[in-house]
Amino acid sequence: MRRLSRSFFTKRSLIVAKKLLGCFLVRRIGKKLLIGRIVETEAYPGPSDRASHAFDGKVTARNKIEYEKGGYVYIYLVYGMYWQLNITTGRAGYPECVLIRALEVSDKQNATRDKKRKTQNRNIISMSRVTFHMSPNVANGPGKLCRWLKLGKSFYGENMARSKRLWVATDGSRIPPRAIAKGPRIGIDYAGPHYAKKPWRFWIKANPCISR
DNA sequence: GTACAGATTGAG
DNA sequence: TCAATCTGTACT
Repeated sequence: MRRLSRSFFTKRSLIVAKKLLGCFLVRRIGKKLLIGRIVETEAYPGPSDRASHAFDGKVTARNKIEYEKGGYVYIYLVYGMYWQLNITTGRAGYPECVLIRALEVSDKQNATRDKKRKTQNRNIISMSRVTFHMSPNVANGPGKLCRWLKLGKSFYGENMARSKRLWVATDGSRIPPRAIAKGPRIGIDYAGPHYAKKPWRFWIKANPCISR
């Protein structure tokens, strides 16, 4: 496993969004590592995109990090309660980013949570086994993954190429293009039909951890 | 200062 | 299907 460096993120968001699939988002909290495999992303490729916070070159306190070069965290709150993790992409001065929408969390990660339940009540061991298989659903949505990774405003502008608490890693494997599905982005109807229909959401076909 | 809608989620 | 919940943003 090696950390993705700056150059990975300075490409266009439509490229990066696809290449991030199958990579691992790593969060360090003290000595503990939380790791999820990225299985769903969305690209927000620039100022002409009506769905982008930087549409028409708009600059605000919230979105200004989008104008940085690729590799920084753009995180913001939606609906008053959910954080959304984005990574800036492309060159400085041109606002693009990729939204991380879902992670596949390995069984080992869940095992810790399961153990706790077991010690609390031996009688739910069998039920616990079921949940173990049925609920790797801790990070299968953009709000849920931030909650699971304990990400919030303090990560705004975090440098993913250098940070000690959040980065992206690869094991060298690649998702073949035929295994990547694409479709319209979620929750952006306000952008009007032209942009709302753009197939700029990408996910790993048949993966069980895609957001709903 | 005030109004308003949102790159979601989980419960009913 | 709908309410929760609150900040950023636009406008008075």
